[in-house]
Amino acid sequence: MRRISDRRWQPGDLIPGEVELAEEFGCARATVNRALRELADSGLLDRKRKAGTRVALNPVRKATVEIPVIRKDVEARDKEYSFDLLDRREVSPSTTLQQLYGLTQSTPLLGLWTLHRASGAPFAYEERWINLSVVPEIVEADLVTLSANEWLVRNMPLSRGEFSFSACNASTAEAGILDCPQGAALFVINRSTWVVDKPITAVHLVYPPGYSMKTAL
Amino acid sequence: MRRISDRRWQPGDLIPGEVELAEEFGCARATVNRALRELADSGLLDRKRKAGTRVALNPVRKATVEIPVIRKDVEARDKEYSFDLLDRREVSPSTTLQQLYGLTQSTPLLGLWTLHRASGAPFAYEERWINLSVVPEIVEADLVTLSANEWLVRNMPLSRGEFSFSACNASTAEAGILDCPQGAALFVINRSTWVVDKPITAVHLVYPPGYSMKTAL
DNA sequence: TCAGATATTATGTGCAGACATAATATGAGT
DNA sequence: ACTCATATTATGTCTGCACATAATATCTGA
Repeated sequence: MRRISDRRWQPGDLIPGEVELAEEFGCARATVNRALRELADSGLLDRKRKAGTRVALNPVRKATVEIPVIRKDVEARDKEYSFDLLDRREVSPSTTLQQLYGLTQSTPLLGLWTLHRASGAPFAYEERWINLSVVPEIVEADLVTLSANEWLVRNMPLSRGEFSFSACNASTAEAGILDCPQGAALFVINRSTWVVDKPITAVHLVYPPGYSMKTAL
Repeated sequence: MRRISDRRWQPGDLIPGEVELAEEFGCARATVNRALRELADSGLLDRKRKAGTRVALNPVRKATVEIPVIRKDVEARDKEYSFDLLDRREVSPSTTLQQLYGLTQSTPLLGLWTLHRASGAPFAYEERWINLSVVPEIVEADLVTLSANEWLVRNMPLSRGEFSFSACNASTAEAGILDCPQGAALFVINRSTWVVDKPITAVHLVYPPGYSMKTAL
């Protein structure tokens, strides 16, 4: 790492092989291997069998973002977490949802509209749809004391997910809920999770002006 | 991983020790160790010496976001990348920049205002400040053929960086440049990079409406 | 009963050696 | 000069063993 950062090994350079480095540093090849593997995982090196290991040409491109579990996010800011379940009803998927997740009009969904608060102040507004044909049990759950997110984490097998981050202008409704001017730029996170290939839940999270998601590398 | 995802090992459970798993799977402890270490790195397990390994209670979703190297980002969308250097001049740091990076009013900065295009259409608008007291050579560089970002990657040692993602309303100027309505919600990436503890460059990237940054798992 | 010293134990990290695999380099044959 | 098979080689992965370290459990003595 030091040799990359002080440019003794420049981007694109072929670095010595594992055996050679092991000799130089007086350690086993397994140790060199682990070091190089970790650097490659973090995006600093490119490795190919037989071809050798090269310093990555465009190094800084993978940053790990911690996807906020909202309660933790709020507590990390030393605020008290609470949430209001604004609405909850069974719905049919909108055409948008049908297309995105390959649902039919008859798939029963549980829609939840939640306002998350940090010490009382609006922190994020969440619209969520849960696929009742896969998780029928959740209609029995008391989602007022335990958030839907935590219920799913505790009761559903681990699932693959997709996230997207974007921006949108506050609708009149969102402005009212988040206590901000209509049209204000809101930070948006969309999340979808599947179990195997069955869609479980889609979440649309909207943060009031001023929110920013930070990460370091 | 399968045992976690099908809930045979539930969140909070203490899983068998490495030796035990090694016996069960008929492999060496080092192999089990690597598997468990990788699962712990990805946030699925919590490990503590002597205490043992537990399934993580809140699977901290660590998504790796690929920080867009804009040219790659555009090319990945099958568009042709180009950029216009709208303005370039030496400036003094604004009070905001002074505070953020601990600069004095006399620190010379090179300011660059760039519009990145995808097949001609505005793709992102970039405001960048480069600390000339650290990188004086860059004033000599021809930043019209090679973007400042790529110049820095090629000529500066690897640096640590911070990113933040947020949203803002388009100013009149931004609206004109990005060809969108004034006040439209724009996706914003702020990036700062340091070498050791000297600030090198600060970048403010603004994407027109519709842009979203995606990531999986 | 309790504090402090000691033993135990699961993970953390390391070593040396082995075979697997993919990509390249080489050489034979046309 | 070109194609195809073969040899080489760097990384990928694994085994089996060893010691380090931190956290817990146990024991000892007042």
